[in-house]
Amino acid sequence: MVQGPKGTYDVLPPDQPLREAVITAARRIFQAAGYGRICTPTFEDTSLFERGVGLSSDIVRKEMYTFTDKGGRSLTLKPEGTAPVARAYIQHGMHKLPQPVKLWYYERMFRFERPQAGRFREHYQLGAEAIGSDDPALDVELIMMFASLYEALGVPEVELRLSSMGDGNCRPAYARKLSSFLASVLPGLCRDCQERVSINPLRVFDCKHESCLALLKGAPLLVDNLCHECQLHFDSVRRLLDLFQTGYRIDGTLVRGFDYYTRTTFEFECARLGAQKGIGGGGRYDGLVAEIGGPATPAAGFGTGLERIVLALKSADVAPEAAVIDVFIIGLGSQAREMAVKQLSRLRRLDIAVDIDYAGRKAKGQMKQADRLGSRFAVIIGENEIAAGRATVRDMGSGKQHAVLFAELPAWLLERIEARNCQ
RNA sequence: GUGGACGUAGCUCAGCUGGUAGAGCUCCGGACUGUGGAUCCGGCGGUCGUGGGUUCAAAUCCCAUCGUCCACCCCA
Repeated sequence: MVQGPKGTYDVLPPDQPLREAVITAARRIFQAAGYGRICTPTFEDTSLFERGVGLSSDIVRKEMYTFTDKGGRSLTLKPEGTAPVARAYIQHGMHKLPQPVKLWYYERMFRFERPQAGRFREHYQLGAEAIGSDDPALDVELIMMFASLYEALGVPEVELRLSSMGDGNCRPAYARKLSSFLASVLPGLCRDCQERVSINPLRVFDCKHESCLALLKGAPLLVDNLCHECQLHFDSVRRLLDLFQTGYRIDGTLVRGFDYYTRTTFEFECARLGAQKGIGGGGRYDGLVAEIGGPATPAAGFGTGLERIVLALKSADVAPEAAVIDVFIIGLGSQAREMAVKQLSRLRRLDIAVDIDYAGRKAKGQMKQADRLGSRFAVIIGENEIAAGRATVRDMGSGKQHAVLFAELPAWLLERIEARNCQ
């Protein structure tokens, strides 16, 4: 049979409550911080990512879902969320709005990678971007927003790593310093690292080989080689972060994957997650807007993976209650069934969650279905009820039954359902 | 792209060194002719991922392919 494409997955009804809890909490936190939601297209002009994310990044080099449409355009399913938001900012003249412009999103991302735990070819990211300010307090606002999201949800064992990538002023000088150091130890590095040296030297810090780690102990770090302005900015971020009770670790070996990052970078990890333990990351990207054709505009942002949050929550047994139904209507006999269907629609109009049997079950089977669905009441309508003009309403919790006039049924149920909802 | 493990009923799995498939759960029904959550009984349900090969005979052995999982690269 035909299966879903490799690296994709279906979200079935039982999976929804947890995901919705994450999305709802994120929406609440973003809105409370003054971020407005933005949706950008599923695909963008390929050049947006080539220029924005950078040709040297793995994403652009080998992970993009790129295709040519019937008009001959090269388009790409978006592999990340920041470049599209920056594009929209420019396209809609948002630089004329009061700055910074604060936006959040919840979107699907696509990357052609080998799937593994916490990694998919299509995944969902929640993200926020604040464009138009270089205030270090903005970096901290973003960090704290996500820290409080993880905390509100109960994500276990979250750790924050913080670093600075410097800017166009200090990074080139540092790159030269690092390169000459790496040249001096080159023969001792693993093959992967030797390759990194030529493509993206900073990446050597990601290596897990003991021998490389030992050699790199003596390597110069970017955080120790910031220019005056970047140092002041970084110090300010740290001071502000210290105002909150959030722990963090300065990690000069933290390197983020996109070329557009400048100054502050950070990453949240969850120790429960195995190899793909990064649950979210972000930072400042003061050069991106200009890079893709807008005015010089400082900005900072963050993205976090829905699947990884969900995995972390599951590891901590966080499980919101499944959706239940208020009322299940049991119709017995063809004549009574017409009345049952009529009551069904009356109750639904009042926003009562109500369902009925469509599988031809016997009375016992329908009762069982009412129980399975978690309904609070079963409304039984048979020949006896039609004759008496009253439905038999069974409280599924206590097992007590009441005879209720059909005319009074909606009000009778509504009163009791609302009373319980308020508890 | 590289390396390793694994694909048997909707789900979780059993099936020894080849002799043409089982259990538990779920679902439907009965015991209880119109009443759930307990028990017992019965029933539905399988191209043994797919395609080749070896063999008298393949779920079982071999190859390929697809997929899943784990790790690397890298990333959410």
